[in-house]
Amino acid sequence: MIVRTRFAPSPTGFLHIGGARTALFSWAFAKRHGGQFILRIEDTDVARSTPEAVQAILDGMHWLGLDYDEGPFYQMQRMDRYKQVIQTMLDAGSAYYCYSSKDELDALREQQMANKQKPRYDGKWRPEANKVLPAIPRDVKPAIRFKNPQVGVVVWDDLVKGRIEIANAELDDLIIARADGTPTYNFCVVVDDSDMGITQVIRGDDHVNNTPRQINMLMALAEIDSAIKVPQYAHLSMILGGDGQKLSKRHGAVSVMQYDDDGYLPEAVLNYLARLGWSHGDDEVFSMQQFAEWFDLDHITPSAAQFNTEKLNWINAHYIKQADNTSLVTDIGKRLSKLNITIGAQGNLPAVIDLYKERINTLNELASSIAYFYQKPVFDVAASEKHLTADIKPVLATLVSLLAPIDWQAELIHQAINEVVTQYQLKFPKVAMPLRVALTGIAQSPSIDQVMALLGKDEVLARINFATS
RNA sequence: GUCCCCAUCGUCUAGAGGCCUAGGACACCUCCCUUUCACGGAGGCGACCCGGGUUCGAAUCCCGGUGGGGACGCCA
Repeated sequence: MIVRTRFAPSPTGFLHIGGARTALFSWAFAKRHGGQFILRIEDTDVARSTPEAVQAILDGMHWLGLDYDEGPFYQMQRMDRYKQVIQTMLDAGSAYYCYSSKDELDALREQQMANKQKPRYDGKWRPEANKVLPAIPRDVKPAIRFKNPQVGVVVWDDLVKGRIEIANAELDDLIIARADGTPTYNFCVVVDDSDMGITQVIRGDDHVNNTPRQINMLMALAEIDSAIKVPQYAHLSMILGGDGQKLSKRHGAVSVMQYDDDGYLPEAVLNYLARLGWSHGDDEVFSMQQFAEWFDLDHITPSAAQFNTEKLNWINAHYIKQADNTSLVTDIGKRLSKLNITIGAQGNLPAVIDLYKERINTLNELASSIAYFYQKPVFDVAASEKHLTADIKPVLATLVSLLAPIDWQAELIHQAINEVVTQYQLKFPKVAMPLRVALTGIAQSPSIDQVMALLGKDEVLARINFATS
């Protein structure tokens, strides 16, 4: 049987890190087994779904490079199909009309909570063999409920968590269609997963409690149509924030696109996410191609994982070091212009990037740390006071006179500095540090002669003169 | 409250009864490299939630605690 997995977000917000990992694992599972990965947008909550959120999800998937073989399908476009299935369930007696009003249900729930009971539908309108149903109220539009079995248990072998067993007595008759006729989540999922031939449902473990209901519906549907099968389920534990707290809109949850803004490479985010809750021995760094070859559900941790920015930074730094300069140039150019820095006609950006790419964790850090090449340095007060002292100024003035006539190459620049060092009988850093501050504004930079070579003679001399004046 | 899930260094994890004196990675610390800061290299610190049981032998299996999380909507 061909493997078919799906990612089924509801478009009520951006694609966050947890959703991205769920999508990644579903994607990888399909790839690993030569199957298909399907994107389905679960937009039946009309009040909360927005086209912007749909676009945000699509953008996030695209940025990460999670390509889907089918879709996006939209549940709102499948209404006719849902209604058709509901009718067959009504006809078969596995669903029924419920005339309990919302207020009535709310009161019931409140009372049950007050009595410290598990809130559930009381079965008032559930048809039974020898039961007389109440008179149908005229002013209430009925919802439709699924007639869930009341005895026995639902068991499935979760591909991540192992065998899970839930008693039907714990379940109640869930609403599958609202009073206005629109079908609800648990029902749509069942119809879609079945219609789309999903073989493995890989999703967040907040759905564990929905699974027995979905299996029951699937089994009821299978009685009507024997071709319908129950898929396998794999429930992924959640991702916690760096502080160990649950990620929520109020607390730390951000769009995956935020990582783009913050200067992370998609391959770094992907690689990081792949290792969050999944392992392949001691392997830490691997391509998505490698991941797709290795991925399995057996090595997923069932426990929740805490997000760790430091490790993301480390892996991002790794991918930046690996990145080829041509693609970095385009990216860094954009980030520089966001900082209002124009690089003009200077063709040295690839070389400048090369000088810095092993020193930073994010592309934003890269952009901001090379800013001084393209605009006047911003002087760090402490560094200036420490290094640009009065006694060093004549030394730098001598250096200027030595630099002025030479051919502008790192090697010759280095020679010139050495000459000054010898002439004044100083240690190399004694000259290099003030020079560094004069040119970059701060006390840390790559090899100073290389910085000077890339900065250009005119600029170097002007900056030294400015700093010593 | 009821049901469900989870539990190895600070963090991500390896671990399928002896390979475990518990391995790797991030972070942290020390040293080396060095022209400052990084990068890189070499070391170091650091964990099996608790209690029973099964077994010759338990991080691993079972039971019970404890702690954490999730679900209980005419949301998804």
